[in-house]
Amino acid sequence: MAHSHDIPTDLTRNQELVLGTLTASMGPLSAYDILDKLRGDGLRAPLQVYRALDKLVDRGLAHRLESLNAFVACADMHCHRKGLIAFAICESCGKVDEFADEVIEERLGSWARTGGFKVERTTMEIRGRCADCLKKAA
Amino acid sequence: MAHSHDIPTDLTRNQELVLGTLTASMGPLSAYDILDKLRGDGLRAPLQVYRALDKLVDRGLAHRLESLNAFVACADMHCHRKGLIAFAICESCGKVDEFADEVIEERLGSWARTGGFKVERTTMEIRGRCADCLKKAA
DNA sequence: GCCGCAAGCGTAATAACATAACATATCGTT
DNA sequence: AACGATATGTTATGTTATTACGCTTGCGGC
Repeated sequence: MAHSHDIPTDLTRNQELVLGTLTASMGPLSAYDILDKLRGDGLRAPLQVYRALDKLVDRGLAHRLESLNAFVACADMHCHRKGLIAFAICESCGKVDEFADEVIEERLGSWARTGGFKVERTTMEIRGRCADCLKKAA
Repeated sequence: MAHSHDIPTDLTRNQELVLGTLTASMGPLSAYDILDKLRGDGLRAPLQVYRALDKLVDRGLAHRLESLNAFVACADMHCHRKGLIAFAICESCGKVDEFADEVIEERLGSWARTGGFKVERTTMEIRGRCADCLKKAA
């Protein structure tokens, strides 16, 4: 039976390498961070990473964090949703928390309907401090 | 009496130039776009623009659009709020609409409280097509 | 089989976005 | 006048992302 951490089997070699790197990482990685970690596997050029990332993001296996110019593996392997996902990014430890909220999504949809705006993609990123880091700082 | 289009008088020359450029522009501008428009006024280096932008963003007179690596003048000159602002960005014409939504803000706050996350800053950017462009395309 | 197409890959070069480091200048306060 | 804080100008550099080009691989139709 399939469970939430299955990795799709139809990824290309580069896509697999990139997704593996993201999954193994504690926090978000830039494309160049990923490249550096994969030099040993034969990757040499940024484009090899960017191309893999494009596909992974398309398929919902990874997300791009716009405010960081960085990427994370999708935390919820069975979700792969196209809907709105919000990210909470800790400025201390870099940890990223991911959540979906139907209320916000609906609210947004209603704003869009009112103005005749057709929503194609939404990014929502919250910067701050996670509970762990607040505790440590106290 | 003050009204919504007053420009603060305590801006430095560079800040004034940059804000003026943003205000005059139809859509978002990158720092380098701004620089190019201000060469005639004596600006020469990216840093001159970035420094001005930092201050303007701090004061709420301009906003940074993370998903575009670009900047816009604040649409609502008397708002200058620190709270959550959402941006709707038209992929066709580049127009940016700015709105604040308390429901979303509260919903987000409640999610954060639950997880013990301390929110410092939130960016929300909606990509899609504006009503005008949808009409033209039809 | 083999043709043709679509998707993927590799490489080099370059474009676009952003900051570090350092020196100088301007202004309000004591 | 001396000081600190803030702003400025300049050069160099660092970081992120794309363009352009050509080769390879997998796959369906003939």
